[in-house]
Amino acid sequence: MAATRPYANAYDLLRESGLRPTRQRLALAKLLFDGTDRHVRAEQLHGEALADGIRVSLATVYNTLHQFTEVGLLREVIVESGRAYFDTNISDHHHFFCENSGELRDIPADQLAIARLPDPPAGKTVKRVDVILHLADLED
Amino acid sequence: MAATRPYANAYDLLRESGLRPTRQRLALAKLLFDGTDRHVRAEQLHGEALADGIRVSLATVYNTLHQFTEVGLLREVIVESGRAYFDTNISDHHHFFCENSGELRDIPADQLAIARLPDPPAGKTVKRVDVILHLADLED
DNA sequence: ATTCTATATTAGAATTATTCTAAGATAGAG
DNA sequence: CTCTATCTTAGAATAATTCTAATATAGAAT
Ligand SMILES: [Mn+2]
Ligand SMILES: [Mn+2]
Ligand SMILES: [Zn+2]
Ligand SMILES: [Zn+2]
Repeated sequence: MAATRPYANAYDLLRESGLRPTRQRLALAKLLFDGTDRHVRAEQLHGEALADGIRVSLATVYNTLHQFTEVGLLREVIVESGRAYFDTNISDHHHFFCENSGELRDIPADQLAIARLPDPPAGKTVKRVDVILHLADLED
Repeated sequence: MAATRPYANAYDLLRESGLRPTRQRLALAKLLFDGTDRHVRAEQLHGEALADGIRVSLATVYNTLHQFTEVGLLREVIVESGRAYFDTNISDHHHFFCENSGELRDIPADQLAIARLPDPPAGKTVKRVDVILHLADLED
């Protein structure tokens, strides 16, 4: 189940998502969907792209991350004011957030359960349930 | 149990919290701790202060909100990138967040329970558990 | 293959929320 | 009343993100 033919996978992923497989989107998709679960920030992904010799603007990285999120390839995680993370793990799960390192770490769905979810106010639906466990260093 | 003598209460609150009861802090404390649970943004509180004829800078509002949070009089709630809310309800509870209106609404602790909280990574403690239910309009 | 047009990319400016700086004001201890 | 640590503030600075409007490209149609 290793990621064979990553180019073809990225291409298909985009086509199936209704997004034009442009050079930039293909390159970013290959970086993002390499088979591992990642929590990326825009600036960081941009850096990785440049390091790989891919010429892409930061604006396009932002555009692409949002488009991928809209079509359900990514999920946005909000942990801190002024910081957006994009998560390649779109399955139901939650997060530890370490405020010291800025690192996000998955909590598998089976390790945290919510009992008795309240009803939303009239005329609204619950679109997303975000659980963030904020971590701090354990110092006596 | 109505809020009698709001000035004295604000004064005592600050003294007990180890904060100098300055004119600005007293005024902001009176606006914040009026007995109702509030979810305020800095800019908004600044507007309210100015509307009340209280001369205070936005920088001081930010400083004060953070100081109040540090001493436990407030709690910061993060719901969206680049948006911090300060909550006067410091008891254990969670939130609905309506992405359309930007409104935060309390979910009392007894209406939502978390079962099986995972262990934090070694050397860390869970400092805070944030549960945000993101709401969207219910349109067929 | 060539043309055409909707869609995508981009540099750079703009925006927004927040924090920083460093100079002046004030609380309150002595 | 003095003095000093603490506080407030205007304005600049920062950081993340979005916007603008000019250029480029994908891919459908010829
Ligand atoms: Mn977004
Ligand atoms: Mn803060
Ligand atoms: Zn995740
Ligand atoms: Zn609340």
